[in-house]
Amino acid sequence: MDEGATRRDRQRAATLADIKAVARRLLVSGGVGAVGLRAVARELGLTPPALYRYFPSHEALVTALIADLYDELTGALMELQAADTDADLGARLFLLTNGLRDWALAHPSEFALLFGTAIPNPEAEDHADTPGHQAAMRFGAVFKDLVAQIWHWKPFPYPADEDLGPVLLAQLQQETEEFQGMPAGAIYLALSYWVRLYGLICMEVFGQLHWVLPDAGAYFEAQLREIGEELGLDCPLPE
Amino acid sequence: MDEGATRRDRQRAATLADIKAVARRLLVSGGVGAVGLRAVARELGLTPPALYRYFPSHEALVTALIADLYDELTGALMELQAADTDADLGARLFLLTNGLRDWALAHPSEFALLFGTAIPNPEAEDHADTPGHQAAMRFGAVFKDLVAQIWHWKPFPYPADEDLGPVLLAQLQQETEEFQGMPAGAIYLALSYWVRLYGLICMEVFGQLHWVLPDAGAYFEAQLREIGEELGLDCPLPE
DNA sequence: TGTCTCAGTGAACAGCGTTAACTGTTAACG
DNA sequence: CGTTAACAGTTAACGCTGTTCACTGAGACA
Repeated sequence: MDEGATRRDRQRAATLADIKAVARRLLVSGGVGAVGLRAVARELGLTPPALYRYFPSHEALVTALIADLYDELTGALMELQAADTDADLGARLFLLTNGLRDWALAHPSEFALLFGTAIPNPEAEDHADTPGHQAAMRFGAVFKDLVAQIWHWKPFPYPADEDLGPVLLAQLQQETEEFQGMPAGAIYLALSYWVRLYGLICMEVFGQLHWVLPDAGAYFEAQLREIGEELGLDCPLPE
Repeated sequence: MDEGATRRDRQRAATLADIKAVARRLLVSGGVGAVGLRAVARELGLTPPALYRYFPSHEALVTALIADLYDELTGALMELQAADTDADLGARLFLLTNGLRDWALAHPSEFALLFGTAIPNPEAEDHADTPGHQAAMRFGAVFKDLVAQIWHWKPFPYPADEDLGPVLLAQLQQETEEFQGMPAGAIYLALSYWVRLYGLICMEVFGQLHWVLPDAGAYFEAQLREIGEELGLDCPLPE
């Protein structure tokens, strides 16, 4: 087993996994601020400079952690929708959105790292092919694919091109390929639903909602039902 | 002038204002991470321990900055809606929401500090009367009052109690006083509109939107128009 | 005038990310 | 097989951070 990999390669991979595991544990227990080179090294019984054989900087470690977390989240969602096969697409939408919320609530620190404050630097355009970005795209594709599947399965009513305005229309039409041929109005709706889900989950996880809604679960369910109705789905109530 | 205040009190107030001004400048130019005790002291020509006469800790400084920023944002919005008097309430809603978005885009670092990742500690219940929290409540009251005014001016259609489900209904009814007597269904709608605006602005400021919408302005306007229609407002298109 | 309060200083501590020079083990090549 | 090069890891150090303590000097008040 592990042919082609020398002994040292294997131990290197193991140490690398250990580092990321410890970083993950620190993230969970103390937030992003707790993930430090020295802290990781301390728990591994290593000296801080040793970690520079695995990551060129502290930021690189965190970035790798982000990429891993994106993949973990994506994997959890794919596993979820693979679990109950032959579910109709409406049920699958509920499954995935609820799954995302559950993951976010169960892993607030990780969610914060992935979806929280990340001010973009104006120059940008350079980090388009970083592994973290690619992992984020893979995550986004899960929902993008689902909504496209729903669309091709049972097209839902959508605003006409004239109602969108020329500027918005042009931008949305540029995404029609990414959304497997959906018209601009349908993409507009999909985007608005995603924004609602994102805002909802963010506010709940970050505690900006529970001063008005102590338990946001019921509210989330109601919003999901509303979205399902607008999409013309059967709204299968779990519970 | 400044009677009752001794010379020392006045200079203390001035220094305190200087500290916060420098902290603000550092925040703008370099994000939250750039706001450090030593950095502030350095730019003020002071030694780091001197700042401990004004703030008990670094965190206290940042907290005070947050409170100030909330008040500044609230003030900017109130000023905005005081500027064009006798505007009808529909126009005022557009004015305020656009004002919030403009402020967020013009001050991304400040917006991130106020509305970005702030994981709540589980025990909680203790920071309910911190100045930052109170300032946040004052900010929230701006929109809460506006939506209540709109409601009492021209009640909009809202979901019936039976459609909300018992759990959600109970939580919403507990807020009926905060919302000046609005029924649960109307509060539900107001909340959902707020979540949409919050999610939209967050995603735009944090750059999670411009990989699909390079210019989210048109999208924001469309969403606003949609909300206005659902509220039965005249949708006065600015521009 | 004398005392007391308090803004501010200098020195120091612990912790952080990071670099440089060095040591020993392991893989690779003639 | 023996030599050499690559590499994981260490020690020591630099500059940075928030924070504490003992101390100084000047304004406030009796």
